[in-house]
Amino acid sequence: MVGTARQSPEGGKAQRVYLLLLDDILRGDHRVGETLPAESRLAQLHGVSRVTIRKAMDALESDGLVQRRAGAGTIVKSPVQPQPGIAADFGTLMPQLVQMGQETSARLLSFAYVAPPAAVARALGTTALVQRAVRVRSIEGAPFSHLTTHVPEALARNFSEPDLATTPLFRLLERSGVTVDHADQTISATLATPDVAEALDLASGSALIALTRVVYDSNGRGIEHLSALYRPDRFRLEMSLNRIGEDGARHWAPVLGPLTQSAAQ
Amino acid sequence: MVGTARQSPEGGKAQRVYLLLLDDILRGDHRVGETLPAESRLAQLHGVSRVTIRKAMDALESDGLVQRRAGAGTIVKSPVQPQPGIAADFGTLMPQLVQMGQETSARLLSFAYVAPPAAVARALGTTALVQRAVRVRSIEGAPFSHLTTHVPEALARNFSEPDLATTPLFRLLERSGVTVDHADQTISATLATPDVAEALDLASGSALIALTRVVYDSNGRGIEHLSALYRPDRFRLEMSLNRIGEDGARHWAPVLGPLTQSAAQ
DNA sequence: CACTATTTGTCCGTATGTATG
DNA sequence: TCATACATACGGACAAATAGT
Repeated sequence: MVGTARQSPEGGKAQRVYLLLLDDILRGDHRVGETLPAESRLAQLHGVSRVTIRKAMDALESDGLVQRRAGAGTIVKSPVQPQPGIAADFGTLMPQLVQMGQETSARLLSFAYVAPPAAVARALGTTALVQRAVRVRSIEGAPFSHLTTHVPEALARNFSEPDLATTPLFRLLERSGVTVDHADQTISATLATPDVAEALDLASGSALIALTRVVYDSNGRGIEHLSALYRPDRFRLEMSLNRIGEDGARHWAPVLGPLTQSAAQ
Repeated sequence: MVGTARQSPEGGKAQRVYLLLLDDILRGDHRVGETLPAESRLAQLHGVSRVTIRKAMDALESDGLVQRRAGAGTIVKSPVQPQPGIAADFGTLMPQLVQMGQETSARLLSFAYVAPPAAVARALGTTALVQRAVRVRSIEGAPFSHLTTHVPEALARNFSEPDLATTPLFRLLERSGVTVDHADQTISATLATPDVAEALDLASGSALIALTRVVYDSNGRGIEHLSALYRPDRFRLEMSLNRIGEDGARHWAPVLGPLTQSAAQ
């Protein structure tokens, strides 16, 4: 199968090149049957020797993504993404699953009360203990998101480990008497550390979509800090924009989808 | 200076670890003065030898990001981002600069008519020649975005290279008689290939925010394909959400900023 | 003031990966 | 494709510095 269990090189330069080429191909930058640049060309582009390019190519070929023929060159075999997996409707500005005949499942990786990392402490405005829960969300057995939530201990004491498995965090917070008011989100990109790489079944050093959300109550106090990491090949953030106004200035309006349903995370 | 010209290890595992640790620190996961895990601990976490961790640490130390003392451990020196550089207001659903006392400048890297890559051909619905322009956008000399635009040749023939330097692409398109109607955006993450890495002044293999936008005219024909790559440490996509509705269902409304101003790209 | 545990600093021989021709 | 020379990574051991007991 293509979408899972790739056999990337061990570590070193070969893997770095492999990941870059893999990223290019999966993104669909090359047309089907298109010949990639020659190995010597790739070698100078990436600043490595041909042997290193060759190792990366070996992995790509055994992945079934490219096909090499002496004299002809290397052609892309499976350029287009088979299934984008999950497309998140971003019209709602919340990662929200659309077209979900398939169900997602969550697995709890860890659950503990810890001292908050710097970023969390800054966001929640406290250096006191926080409850940290780490989950991995999968669709049809394929993991696509790695979620780390931090909640102040004072709030989190009202619910425990089994609650998290069954009830959305929002419900639990409201049950604690908190009034969810607003949230700030930041979207970024990051590299997969070994632990999340293992959880998401990919190579350490792969690119991940990073979404950070801080939820505040009506008093402006931070009540939840979410750090979500998504596999780009299995999860996308999409949105549509309509143009409004006729003059030279750019006026865009988001196309808002239905603002309900269960957030996918 | 911290924000630029880091001296990362050559290739290999050491650089991979270096990038991962750098990513962690710049993201602010560690508090100031906090001691990092011991080298031996990091070694087993990353699945490498201690010597490799040590090389990565050497680079981080000469970057001034950490400080090592024998016996004591390694502490984070400059954990917080000095200047988040550019914060893009995402309430408008378009990367749009807010609070821009500073000016950005663009540099044209390449300009040519080429056969469209697979993804572009699919989006624009044509395999005919397209005009490709590659720009790098900087703020105060620090590059933060790498932009590649593709426009069908039929439309692009009405303007040329110098036009692109002065006039926004939207104006040029409308001058060509095109009616800009709507757009689709996708946000993802990708790895920096050597060419964009050099243009953005970072190490090959770094994580980048990838934003793809396809603009359509009123006939539903694709008229522009934008592939934007952003340095996460100098560009962020932010948004605010307000909660509406009181019941258990999650209802969120984006806080829409003023939908004008010049798009930053 | 020792004593201990831990962590960085330094060295080694060996194995593997990479560059070059 | 191969063989050789070089660079890097590995695992271990030991010393020096630090912090706490």
